[in-house]
Amino acid sequence: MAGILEVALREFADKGLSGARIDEIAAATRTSKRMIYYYFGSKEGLYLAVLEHSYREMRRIEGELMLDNLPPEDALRRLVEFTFDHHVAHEDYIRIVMNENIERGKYLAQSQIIQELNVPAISAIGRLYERGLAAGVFRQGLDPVDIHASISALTFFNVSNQYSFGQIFKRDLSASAVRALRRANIVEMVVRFVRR
Amino acid sequence: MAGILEVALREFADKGLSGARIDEIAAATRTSKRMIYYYFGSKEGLYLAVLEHSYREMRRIEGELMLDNLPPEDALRRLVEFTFDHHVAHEDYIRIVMNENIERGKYLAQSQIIQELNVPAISAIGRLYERGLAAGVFRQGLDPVDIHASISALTFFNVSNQYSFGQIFKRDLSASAVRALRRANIVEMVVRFVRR
DNA sequence: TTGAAAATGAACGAACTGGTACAAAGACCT
DNA sequence: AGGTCTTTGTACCAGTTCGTTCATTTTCAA
Repeated sequence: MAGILEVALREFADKGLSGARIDEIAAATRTSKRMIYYYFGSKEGLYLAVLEHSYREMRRIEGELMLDNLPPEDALRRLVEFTFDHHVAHEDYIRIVMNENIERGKYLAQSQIIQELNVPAISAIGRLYERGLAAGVFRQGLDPVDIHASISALTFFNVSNQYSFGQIFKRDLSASAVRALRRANIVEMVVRFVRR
Repeated sequence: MAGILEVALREFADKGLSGARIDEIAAATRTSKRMIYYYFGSKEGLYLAVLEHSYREMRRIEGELMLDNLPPEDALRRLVEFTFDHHVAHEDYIRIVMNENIERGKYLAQSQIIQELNVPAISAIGRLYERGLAAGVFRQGLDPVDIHASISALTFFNVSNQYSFGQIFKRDLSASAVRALRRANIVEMVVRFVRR
């Protein structure tokens, strides 16, 4: 049954909710279509389960990051780098979130589980920001959620829009040299925004 | 026939390529499904036409921005604000691009027309950046395409991920106060990145 | 006027797709 | 052993959806 979720994640991430095919998922699993309906009830039920699983996994990994014994600016750099690498490494998650936004958050709204999940990144930013203020290295009046929005935007887009961007600017965003440069610039951008 | 394109844009932006229904588009047009196939050949043909039309329109509007007689930093601010407002006002375009990235740029790759379109934003950034360097207000070694990537990422995400972000952080990104703050912060972020 | 090419309407079909009916086999408790 | 609940396999169905067939009308140049 865990196998079904993995296969379904790949299929939904690959083709989106409406593009995904239950028969395809069933064929790629060791079990049958009958089982998918037995466990998840419907295509939408399966999609929701995949969405919840993805979010929970993402939050779990976020929570593992230890920043509290690093100087504030180093901690921020580390957080951005980590988020960047993490998004690059989990394209399936990015694509599920993209799809969910195509659906205008319809399934996210249905999921109590996801709504109740706390976001470790926000408290991490909150703590390191306070430390940075106390040390006099960060400027005042910034909002952790807003900082998080900027970090997410820059790192998410780097993966989500890699195909259109690559196509238009003839630049392969998955090439390691290009990626390293982009990563350094994103880190620099966030740090400069927060610094006094 | 221009009417078909507009209706199709709405439908594809709303539901994505696989979620869109030719019959729905036909029903919303003054003409018939027969006509869609007569003009565009297939669902994919129509989608490609919509994609090309969207990109061309986007580039045309970009080109109208006049920045050359503003001081460099003001010009940059203006460009970011313009891009932000523009993305907010054209959610359909954002959604078509999202969808095209779900498709991994498959149709973009097929379109010679889009590939040959030049991107006015890049040359605009190039010019204002050179002026900023000459005036000594911008730092050296930056790449216009990279600056554009950051501006796009921040402003695109603000629209594309508004539903998931809003859902998770209980924040309505379309509320005007929230939006104004976000806009100001994005401008500040880009300016601080470029400034000496 | 005429004739060819462009544009249009209505109905239909074949393939696909989410979901189910029916039956049977395991698992587990007493 | 008997009975009940969970799990599973096969075949099938009804609705949908892209695309087409066939016939007709309109346009427009010569």
